[in-house]
Amino acid sequence: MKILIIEDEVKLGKYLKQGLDESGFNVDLVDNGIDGLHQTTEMDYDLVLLDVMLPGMSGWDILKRLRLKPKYLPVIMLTARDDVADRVQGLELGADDYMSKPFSFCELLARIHNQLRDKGSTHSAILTIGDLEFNRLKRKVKRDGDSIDLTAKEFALLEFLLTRQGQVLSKSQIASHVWDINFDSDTNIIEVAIKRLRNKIDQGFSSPLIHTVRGMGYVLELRS
Amino acid sequence: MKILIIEDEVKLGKYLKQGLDESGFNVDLVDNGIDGLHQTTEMDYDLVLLDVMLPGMSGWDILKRLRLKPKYLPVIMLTARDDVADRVQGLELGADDYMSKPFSFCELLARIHNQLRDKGSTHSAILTIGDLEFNRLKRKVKRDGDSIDLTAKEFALLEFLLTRQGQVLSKSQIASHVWDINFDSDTNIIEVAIKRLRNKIDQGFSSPLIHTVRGMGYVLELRS
DNA sequence: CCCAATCTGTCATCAGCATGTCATCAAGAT
DNA sequence: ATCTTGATGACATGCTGATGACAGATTGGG
Repeated sequence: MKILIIEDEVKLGKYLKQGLDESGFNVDLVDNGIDGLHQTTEMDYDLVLLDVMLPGMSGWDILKRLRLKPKYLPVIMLTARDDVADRVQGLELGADDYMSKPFSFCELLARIHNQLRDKGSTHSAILTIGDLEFNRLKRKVKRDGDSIDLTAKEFALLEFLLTRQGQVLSKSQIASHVWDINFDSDTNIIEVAIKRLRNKIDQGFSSPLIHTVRGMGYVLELRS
Repeated sequence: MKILIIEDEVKLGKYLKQGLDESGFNVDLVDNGIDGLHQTTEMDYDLVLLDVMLPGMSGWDILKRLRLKPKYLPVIMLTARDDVADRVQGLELGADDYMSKPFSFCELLARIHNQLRDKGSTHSAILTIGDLEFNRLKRKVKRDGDSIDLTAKEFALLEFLLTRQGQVLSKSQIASHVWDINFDSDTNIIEVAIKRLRNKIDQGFSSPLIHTVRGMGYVLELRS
């Protein structure tokens, strides 16, 4: 679940990023509109948090540009004060929601979940495949009823595989969604991470869920 | 335990907020119906205190709107005089209880506890996990029969963990619920608070209840 | 109103683990 | 058979959380 934050106040930006990271999102932070727009063309985000007051290109300009693109991207605007005129303008330009600073993190989370809730089954709290159960809210994983402890990276990787089960995912796709890196063939971190995940979820089961597709990547699926 | 107060008399509102804060609730205060309704959609409250006489949108209108929502939220109405017609109308519209001004704070507390007591396990007066017993009304905690003294913050933290037992809670979530702060990575207050709570409830027991989930947060649960 | 005790948050330091690197091995593809 | 791609185990290290000491704030008693 990738989120882009476009916010020039460094401290607020970092705070938001950290909080959302901890809440299980994959967050990128940029401090100006140009980079922000650029990022949305480079990466596949699920949501944008957009500050209205930005140096250079204003939040409104960015929102307009975003709405010209073919893919619809939910946008939550952040504004310094609770100005009704701002709110109206934002909604007219196609913002999906609106937060007035200062706001509680809790409220922000609620609004983000609100936006993402309707995006289909892949956003529901519990994902399953076979006898594997993955609870996003509780951040817990069970296989065949036994609960399994995963680290943060393992959890993010499994979530990515699970929301795209049956699809073969290339290492580049995995790298960009789970690690936020341009996949670099010098590293074998993905193989290592897959191995560690397999040790925890496929170890000792006759029918593994993670399958290697040589030359292409990995798939999570049931095979009989 | 989050309460929303919708009250336009500033002095009364502040008084109520302070009193309930001191009684261990987490209280938000708004002075008009629009903001009030808005808040209920954004945050997850356990109860609403609603003034009947409000500028703009009346308390009745707000109550009607609240009752159209899927989630049931207990509402206690506050009214200026003890008017039987008012009371009947309130109960017909779905208010759960009713206070006539002036009222004693003590009575209000009793009615709030009354509402929260019956609302299912997370709202019952006594919460338990393993041999830990947590009494909301008496504000007492026991483990294995021995009573434990907790400070206000420790109590609030334990309550939050307990009402979400089994769920991994990020530091941002904990910060916004228990401290009402924008979680700032410069502080390690949460680690410190967890440590102090552990000293009191997990000290000397072979099976701890509070568990660290590295990179994600903390969980309260029984582990075999 | 003042003093003492306790609560609450800050800070510096420490320990342990998660994550990434690397070298080597195994297995498919051609 | 050889080359390429992925698997695997060992290792290094940086980061996260734990911890103890300290200080300001708050509370309660005299």
